[in-house]
Amino acid sequence: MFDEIDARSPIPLYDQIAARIRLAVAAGDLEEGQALPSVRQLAARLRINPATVVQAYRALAAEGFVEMRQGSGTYVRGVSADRRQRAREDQAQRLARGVLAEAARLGIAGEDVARAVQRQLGTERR
Amino acid sequence: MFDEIDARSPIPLYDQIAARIRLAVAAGDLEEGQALPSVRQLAARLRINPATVVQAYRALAAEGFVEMRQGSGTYVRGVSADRRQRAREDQAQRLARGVLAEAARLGIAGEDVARAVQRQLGTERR
DNA sequence: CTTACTGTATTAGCACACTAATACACTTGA
DNA sequence: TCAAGTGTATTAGTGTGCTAATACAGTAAG
Repeated sequence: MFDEIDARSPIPLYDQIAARIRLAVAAGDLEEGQALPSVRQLAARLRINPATVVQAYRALAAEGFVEMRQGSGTYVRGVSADRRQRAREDQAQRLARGVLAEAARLGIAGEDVARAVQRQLGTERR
Repeated sequence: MFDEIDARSPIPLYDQIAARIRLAVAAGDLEEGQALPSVRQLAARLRINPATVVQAYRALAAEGFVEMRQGSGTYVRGVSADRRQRAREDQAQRLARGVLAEAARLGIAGEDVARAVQRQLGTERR
């Protein structure tokens, strides 16, 4: 699950780790109550510093995906399906707001962006 | 036109400057062949370093918005309407690709993003 | 209780992007 | 020709985010 973590990527390590786990939780590969590897275990496995793993776990905890219990471990947090959907929509809204702001900065109409997104979705399925 | 440039903004100065000019060109406020302020003039007016203005102009030149002529000045470049539209669509595609990649990292479906963009566009017109 | 594991907190090193400083080369017009 | 304006190039300073190092504090099981 963590095989594709790459220290030379421009994407921060903690971000890559968090992304992996987010996807695993979203896909149901990690179930409620299940323990994640300890920060030291995962750090050793990836040959990186424990603090970096902590940063990833902390981000996930802030998003409500996991719960960190001092002295015990980090566990997948159960959330109802509709609440999870709600969170996804909020995130999507934030992303949309960001990309539209960026487009405005570049002098590009929101409609052009919307069209481009639709087009990307279309070509992706081929 | 450059009144809203803010050194304390998280957005880089050169980026803010370039954005202003891009919008002015796109809106037709700056016409073909028209000279922009010299790098020193604009730098003095904004109380920043000339090299920062250069960075903004260079970005615009790379995008084909302006042309820099050593010893002479920086001039708005004329581009045909359809070529400009083409450039806008390319930019939009790049933005779409980026936001969808980000969404994937977060475990969010592209459809959710598309819906969020549509919704933003709707609420913006009220 | 003690041991061996958990997460927590603080500090430091490092890289990279942004901005500034300074010297250079070209153009224009008197 | 030359003076005063233009953009060009290289180098240096600065701030911020990422990663690492190290010491601290809680939990759980023998």
